[in-house]
Amino acid sequence: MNSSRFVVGTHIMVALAGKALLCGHFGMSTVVSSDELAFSVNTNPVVVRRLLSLLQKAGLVTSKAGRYGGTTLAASAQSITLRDVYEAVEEEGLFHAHYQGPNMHCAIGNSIEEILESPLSLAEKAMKEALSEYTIEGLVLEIMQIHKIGEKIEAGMTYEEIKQEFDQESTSALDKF
Amino acid sequence: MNSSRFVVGTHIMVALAGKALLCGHFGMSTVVSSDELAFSVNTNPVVVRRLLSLLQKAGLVTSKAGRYGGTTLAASAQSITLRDVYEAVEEEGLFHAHYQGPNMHCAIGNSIEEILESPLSLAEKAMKEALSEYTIEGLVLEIMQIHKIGEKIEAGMTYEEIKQEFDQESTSALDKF
DNA sequence: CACATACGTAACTATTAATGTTACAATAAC
DNA sequence: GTTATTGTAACATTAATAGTTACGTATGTG
Repeated sequence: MNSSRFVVGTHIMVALAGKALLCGHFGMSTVVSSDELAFSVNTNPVVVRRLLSLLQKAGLVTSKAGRYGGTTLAASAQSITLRDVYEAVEEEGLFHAHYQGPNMHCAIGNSIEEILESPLSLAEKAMKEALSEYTIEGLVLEIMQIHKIGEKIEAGMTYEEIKQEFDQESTSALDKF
Repeated sequence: MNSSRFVVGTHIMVALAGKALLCGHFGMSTVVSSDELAFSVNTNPVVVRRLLSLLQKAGLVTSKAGRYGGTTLAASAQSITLRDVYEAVEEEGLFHAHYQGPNMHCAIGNSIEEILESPLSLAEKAMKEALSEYTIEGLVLEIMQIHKIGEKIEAGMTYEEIKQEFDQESTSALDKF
């Protein structure tokens, strides 16, 4: 796995879930545009849309074109695990075989793929099972704790006030959460 | 992981262990050259030597330059697991973070790496633990069973006779096991 | 010692994958 | 009809992998 798609895809999912939780609480729109996501991820909106396309094919998000369009989660953050995100955005097959294939006229070469099948698939399965222990909701709650967002809501702060605290160091006018 | 280094590295280790087991039984040299390994793997000897260099740094094999030089296992095949091979030849860090880094002026961006550290390291650990269940010896025994090499030894066949059975379809004069 | 064989590694090429970017058609709200 | 947004094609850039050639170094054999 040489890509950052899984980490970026997870970032996107957490951002969508965070927006849903916070803006949902204030009765505001929970739709997020690829521009906003690209700002948070620090990349190009097209890169985000490509990932959203994969996440959409996996049924994890719903996107809508046109004015006031954007993306929302297609299921509850509680029901989506890191395994779902991984499988949505990463290629099949964690381990790659020989580029040119082994020499089949060799006792080792003609059996190596057969005997490695089980170890490699079990190792990949173990990794995915570890990822399935983490939900998007769990990650969002961690972030809310780090930034004490629950306390701010309890204290009666408005959405704008909460958001402003993250805008202070930034010069951009884009929405950050 | 976009490389085939782990699969090829394992192929090499199994070939070395197979040579040690079979030639050891007949009192013959158990040293294997990078040319022989490259033949089995179906690649260039330099590619093999680069992998052997990594395996050597990890203490898994011993190489010797000069005439009648080559490589042998540095430990018993029973004591070497696929995890050892994986760690010897693959890069650190199964999961890659954002290329340009997330936007730190964002509530999600500035925490995403922190909250992903635990899930990602646990997933990688789970994968490695699955690999550690398999020894090089176990894989060699599987191959010997597939080719009924134990039975051939029991039946009194010589090394040359056993080897010849794998040479039949091949046109090369190189040693294949 | 001279020779033959093999490792170790640098240097270069070719191929592939990932990311970033520009551009634009299609879509949808207002 | 205007504006904002997705979806995707096309292309450029960068990095990693694998393959190859070349050559210095090491070492057993005669």
